[in-house]
Amino acid sequence: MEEALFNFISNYISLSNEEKEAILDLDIFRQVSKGTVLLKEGQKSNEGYFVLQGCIRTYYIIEGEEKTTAFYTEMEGTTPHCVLNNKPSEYYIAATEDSLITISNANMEAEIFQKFPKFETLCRILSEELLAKEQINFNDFKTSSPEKRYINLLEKRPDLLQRVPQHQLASYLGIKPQSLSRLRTRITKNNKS
Amino acid sequence: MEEALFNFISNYISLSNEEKEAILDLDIFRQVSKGTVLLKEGQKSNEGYFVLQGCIRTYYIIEGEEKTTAFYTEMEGTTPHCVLNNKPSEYYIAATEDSLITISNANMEAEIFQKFPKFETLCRILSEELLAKEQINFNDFKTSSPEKRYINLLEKRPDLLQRVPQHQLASYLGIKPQSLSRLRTRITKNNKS
DNA sequence: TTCTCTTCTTAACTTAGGTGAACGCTTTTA
DNA sequence: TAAAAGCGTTCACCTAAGTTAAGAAGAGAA
Repeated sequence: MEEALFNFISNYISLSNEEKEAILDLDIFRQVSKGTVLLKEGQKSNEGYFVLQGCIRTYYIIEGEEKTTAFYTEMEGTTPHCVLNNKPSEYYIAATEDSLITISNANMEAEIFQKFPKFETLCRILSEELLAKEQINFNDFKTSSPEKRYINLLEKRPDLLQRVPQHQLASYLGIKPQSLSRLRTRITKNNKS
Repeated sequence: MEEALFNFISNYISLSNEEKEAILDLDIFRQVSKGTVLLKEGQKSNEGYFVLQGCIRTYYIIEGEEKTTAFYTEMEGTTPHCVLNNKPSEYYIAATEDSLITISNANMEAEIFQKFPKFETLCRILSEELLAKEQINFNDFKTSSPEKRYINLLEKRPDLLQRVPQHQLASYLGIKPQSLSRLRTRITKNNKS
């Protein structure tokens, strides 16, 4: 399974065996089961998460309602905001499936950047790339109606529709579960007629 | 004016005079006047923009309509998506005010990272920070109604309401200009009664 | 099994944003 | 200077999402 990570990294930089060892030595691989909460609102943390297998999500609880804002699946990951600003987290992170993830932390990063500057290059590229993706996602969201967003999702991440509960998907699309349900019947009816 | 940039950078790393010189030698400072289009849809580019004074925005033209998705003001900046994926740009970037900005390019970056690895650290930190901010913005947007978004904007970036045309603000909030206008009168009426 | 909790769906009603059109006002352009 | 274009606002009507409530299906626990 660690191979998946090295494969992913090899898209960006090449790793010597020594460097691979250094990563394995960090002991960052964790198996988490469905429903496990990795980060809670109000909690401070300096951990970053990267999904090798499975799915995790971030969500807020606003006026008693869960609002899912992101899903991370294979070869995706996130460093929570609270790690960067060192304030209590405003949101939760939990596994929506049994998952294999890496959990890294800020100190460990500093150390390895020193030993292998190459890793800093990797992290810079990854976060620039992520930033660009995030901006495109945001742009798409802003410039689309809920219905278009759903259709977009059908095209771009069809797996999510299968592996994730509808009510989580709904808030991810910025609407209520009832509206998502209605929207889906509206679309299938129109396609038939 | 260059001082503003060095001040900003000093929040993250300290620069020697030699390093400051290296930046100045890059000759990246540009004065652009209101309306100047920096990047067009369909165009390839490897330039990044950073605002020292003024305001630039990114916008799409979708079915003949401008959709503004971001504003960048003092000490904010962006590397367009097309620079990172090396494909034609999907959106425009233009100055909404007479502005003083830096225009850097990818080659120049590679060169300076080599000479001064410190700059790569700076760029990694900046883009991680930006990514986190972008995610928070996205989360706020997803979990709010247009009205709440407007009220949020009133609190967080009141300057924008003053310096930017209403119709650009409207699409930035994900609604039509007419709706923004209605929404504003609704809010002020409710506050009075 | 039975009970409970969660998830998803449907329905009726309300509300807010979209649409198309019109009107002043300002800015640009001819 | 006159005409045109752009911008912000208002209105009436339409449409889709929010709200509240109810019920069916499935999962998990006692």
